[in-house]
Amino acid sequence: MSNELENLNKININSFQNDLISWFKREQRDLPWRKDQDPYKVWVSEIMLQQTRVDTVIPYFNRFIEWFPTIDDLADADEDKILKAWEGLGYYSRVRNLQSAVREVRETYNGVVPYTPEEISKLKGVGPYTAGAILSIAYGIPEPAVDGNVMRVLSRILSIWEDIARPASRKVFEQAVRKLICHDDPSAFNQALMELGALICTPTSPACLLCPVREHCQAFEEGVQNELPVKTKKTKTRHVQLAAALLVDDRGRFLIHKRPDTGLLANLWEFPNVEIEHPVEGERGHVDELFHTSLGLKIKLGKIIGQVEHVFSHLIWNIKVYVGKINSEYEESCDWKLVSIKEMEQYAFPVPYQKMFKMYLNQEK
DNA sequence: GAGGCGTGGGT
DNA sequence: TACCCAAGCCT
Repeated sequence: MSNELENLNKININSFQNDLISWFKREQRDLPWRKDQDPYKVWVSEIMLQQTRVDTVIPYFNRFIEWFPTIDDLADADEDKILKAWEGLGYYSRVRNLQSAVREVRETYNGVVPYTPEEISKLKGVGPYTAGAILSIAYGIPEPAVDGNVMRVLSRILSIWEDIARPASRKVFEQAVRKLICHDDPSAFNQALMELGALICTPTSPACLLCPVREHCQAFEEGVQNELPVKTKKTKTRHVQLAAALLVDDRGRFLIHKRPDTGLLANLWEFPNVEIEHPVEGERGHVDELFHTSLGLKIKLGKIIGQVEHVFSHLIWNIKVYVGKINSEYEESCDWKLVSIKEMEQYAFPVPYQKMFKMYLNQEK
């Protein structure tokens, strides 16, 4: 590991810290989670920002803090409501883990977000990055907060040719941060590295001529800034064929179903659907049969009104959208409900089912 | 360590 | 179009 960091010796650490932090204080974006250092709000923002763009997060963050201003408010909230607050953000286990963790903070830490690496890392959904981010930003503790930005920025500055796709590589960059971090302002230092990665030291075509730490950058000096970071890994996406139905009763209510509490889109709501294991041309009676055997729904499906394609990070759904009628006497349960369009607003639906419903509303016209 | 887990934007 | 990417974590 020390070998990867040989270029650390070439950096004037004080000068680097000063150039980086003064740029950050001058140029940092005005973001809602930067208005104060409330550990709870910092925490919420860091969870939302995992694998998610700043512009996407901003409105979600504001509404989330409005709905759940404190740890107590979030701890006491209904799960359907926290999922509704997260609807459209993706990676829904984040918010369920967050609620579980704030309950833990209330019970075990008297409502105070823990401020040691050991304790904070025990919280559900708080991994090495988030732990360092909260500790440094909310508490001013000099811990590394190594995310994708930091690995990219430091791989260039220190000319580190480690493959950042390997989980083990993160430790190399944590060691680098431990050497470089400014103990007078760990919060500004960590945020500055990420801000630099977001605004200047971007994945493609970095704006080196605008970079406040260009003179410290090994990759720029060697002209290899476009070759770094090294990142392998390819995407493999599986295709899944689904048939889903908008089943409406004579009072205009739709049948919806709650997904299982683990796995993909856990505990979100959906329209009744089945996976078509072996797609067969023109076999729509087969779909009726699957609705019966898999879902216990004895109904005759109507026409197909269209198809919805949705691309996840690891798989692709293609949904054939059916319409149909259902008896008003249908017996509801905790997982199956008949709801009006207005009532539907209380339930969190993943984007593919939102697309599906919009398609239905459009063809009604 | 590898793969599951969302979504929208950029090129 | 078909990738790649964005303030990761869990199993």
